[in-house]
Amino acid sequence: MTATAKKDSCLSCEARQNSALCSSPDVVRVIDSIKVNCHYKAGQTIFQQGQEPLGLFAVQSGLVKLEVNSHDGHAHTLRILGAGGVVGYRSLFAREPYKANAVAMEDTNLCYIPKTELFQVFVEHPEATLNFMQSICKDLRSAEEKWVDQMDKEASERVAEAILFLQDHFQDQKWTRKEIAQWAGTTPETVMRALSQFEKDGLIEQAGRKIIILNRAGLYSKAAQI
Amino acid sequence: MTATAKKDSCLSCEARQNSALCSSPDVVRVIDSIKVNCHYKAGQTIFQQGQEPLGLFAVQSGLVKLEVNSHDGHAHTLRILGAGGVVGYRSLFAREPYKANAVAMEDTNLCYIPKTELFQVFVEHPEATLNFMQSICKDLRSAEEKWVDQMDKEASERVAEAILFLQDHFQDQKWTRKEIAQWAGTTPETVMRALSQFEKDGLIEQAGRKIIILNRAGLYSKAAQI
DNA sequence: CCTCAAACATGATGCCCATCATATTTAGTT
DNA sequence: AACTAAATATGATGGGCATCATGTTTGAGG
Repeated sequence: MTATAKKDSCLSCEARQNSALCSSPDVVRVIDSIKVNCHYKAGQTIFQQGQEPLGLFAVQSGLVKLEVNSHDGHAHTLRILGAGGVVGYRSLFAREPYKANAVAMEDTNLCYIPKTELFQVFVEHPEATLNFMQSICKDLRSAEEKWVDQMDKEASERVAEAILFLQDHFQDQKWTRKEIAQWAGTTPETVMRALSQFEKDGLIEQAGRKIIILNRAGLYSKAAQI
Repeated sequence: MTATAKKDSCLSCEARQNSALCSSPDVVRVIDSIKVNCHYKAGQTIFQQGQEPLGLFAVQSGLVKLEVNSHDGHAHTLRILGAGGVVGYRSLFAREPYKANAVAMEDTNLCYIPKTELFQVFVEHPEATLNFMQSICKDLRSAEEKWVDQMDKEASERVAEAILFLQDHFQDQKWTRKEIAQWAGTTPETVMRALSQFEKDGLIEQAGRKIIILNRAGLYSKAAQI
């Protein structure tokens, strides 16, 4: 972690719009006074499974993934967070050690918020707590949906769903086959074959590592269960 | 739903010990004054996908499952709640329609807590909110772990994990092969074959529909990834 | 600019497990 | 007690997809 020289202000932070943490101007002002800016280079680890959470991280800019490593060396991507996303909250609020690793996927600026001060904010601003709870509950839905999809949908359907999701949430971002596979719950080879087929069907176009969606509705019908 | 004649008191409710909702005596007293007792017979539906949540349900006694139905008629069990469990909170706090069905698996007594009054409790008792958030975050972990297990573990491993989980949380409960399958993310036939093998290996014993675990460590080693 | 690891791309192989089928037993209902 | 739908139990079959293998291309760093 590298502390930045200048302390960026939350008041002029664009990520604030998309953050479940910054519900009211009041709360933003308090968080601004307790947060610490820090920077991670692409590939750097923010925290690792087993460590004790001491606070949480809000993404100011960049991209962070939460992933778990299975015994046989495979990695699975639980969540991906862009600007406004919050990383490390689950273990902190569950009051247990981290269960996943957080990795910066590109150069990333985070705001670290120590837990004691954070809990104080939540105690003093109940509406901020309920607002954040909404976000957690949506994450829970996503996780449960992912589990169901893993059973009900074919691998190619999950790939279609994945590229739609990644496009919606992180426009113009480039993804490797491996990254898509770890998100969709399959292998890079299967992602390959699915993408080739989608291109053959005129649903997408691949410009280098960038995927352009040509026929959104068509792709969606591939992703959706009948 | 059937309202019971007598209004059971939270103060003498044994389920309270296991409930993330009843954190302090103060909170229990307030909830006691706003809750409504209701009864569901085995098999009855408590709420259905698409409906708007108007409150949440705390399990006083009995058993409730949350399940989603996939297009091809298959059902998947997301969560199972016994005494002290809370049903319907995810959609309520996410402020969206229910995404799953809640079904009473046996005769069940629930306490219904209307949302307006509930939010009031949370606003006035921040520590109760944070306590409940801990529970939600653990549910999130369970869901994400289930997704990972679905990929990394073989079906028989998930069955071993399932019967250990169900035993730990709902002792002396009987489960059909189908119920276990819907929890473990597989089919009744696969559960069958796994149980037969476990019995052959001396890990379990089946008395009718009751599964007795003979060798807990052995079963655990079947469930765990190396 | 050159180098080399990583990513892309496609084919071949095998196996786990869902699906279907069928016979038997259980348990809930009239 | 009779009846019937559901649950148990086991075998046979096939397909989806992970795995392995191999060649090509890309792009980041010295």
